[in-house]
Amino acid sequence: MSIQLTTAEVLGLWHNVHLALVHDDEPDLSARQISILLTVYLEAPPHTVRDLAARLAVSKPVITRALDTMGKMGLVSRRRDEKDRRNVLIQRTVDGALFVERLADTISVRARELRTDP
Amino acid sequence: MSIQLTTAEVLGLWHNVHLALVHDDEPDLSARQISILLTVYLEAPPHTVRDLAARLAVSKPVITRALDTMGKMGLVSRRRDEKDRRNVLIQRTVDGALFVERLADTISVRARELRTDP
DNA sequence: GCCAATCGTTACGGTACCGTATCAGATAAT
DNA sequence: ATTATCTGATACGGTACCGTAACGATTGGC
Repeated sequence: MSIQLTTAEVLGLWHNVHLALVHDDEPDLSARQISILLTVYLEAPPHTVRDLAARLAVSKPVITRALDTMGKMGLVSRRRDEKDRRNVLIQRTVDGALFVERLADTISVRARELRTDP
Repeated sequence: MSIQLTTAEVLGLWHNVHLALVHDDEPDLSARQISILLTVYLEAPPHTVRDLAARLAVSKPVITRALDTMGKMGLVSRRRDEKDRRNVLIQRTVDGALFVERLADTISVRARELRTDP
């Protein structure tokens, strides 16, 4: 079974959620940062810079910079791979998990409001 | 009736759509830019800089800059209000409408794929 | 007419991101 | 052991955005 939504519904959802994200005091992550964050939190580890760059089809410096920023925010952390010390393993954090949870809440709330509060 | 989605579903949707947006060659709009664009295209005109700033709870220069960028991209246009020449009316464009349409398509496709292609 | 209020824009210094090229470190190949 | 390959990080010049403050233009109040 799949999720069927009309054009008006998906755009309304996108609109409402983005308004909510801009409205609150959380930092606005870019589309690339969101993609990286959710890849790390939703897909199975291990996650390396190289893998993430391939997954998003962007260059490695893009990943490094995004990890720098999100690392400062406490949303992810990095650790050297002891088996192959060239690799860096990207790991989840408690704060990152809470951030993703809040994002899910925001989306869910706006999805519920779609038809009841047009 | 409202739209009920599980946490896994909303996060999967957000993840997949953002991956698709990063993947294609379209420019990545910020959350603020998306909010402005969809407000202009989904809500009833007229739209002024002041109104958009209030709607997003941001300062007016934020709106001016976003309109500069999206104007260069051809997604919106500006026109002086002849009734009150202090106002600027933000208007839709053909390219902007197509952009919004493609965005809706992308979201719809990923929503349909949610359970069939996990 | 004149002054205050409102509109959108611009100026300023600072930060973050971009793409490309290059880098040092670790591993693999010979 | 030496070279080649792979990793992630860094350097570089350029662009865009940030928040705050000031600005010219236009309108309304008196």
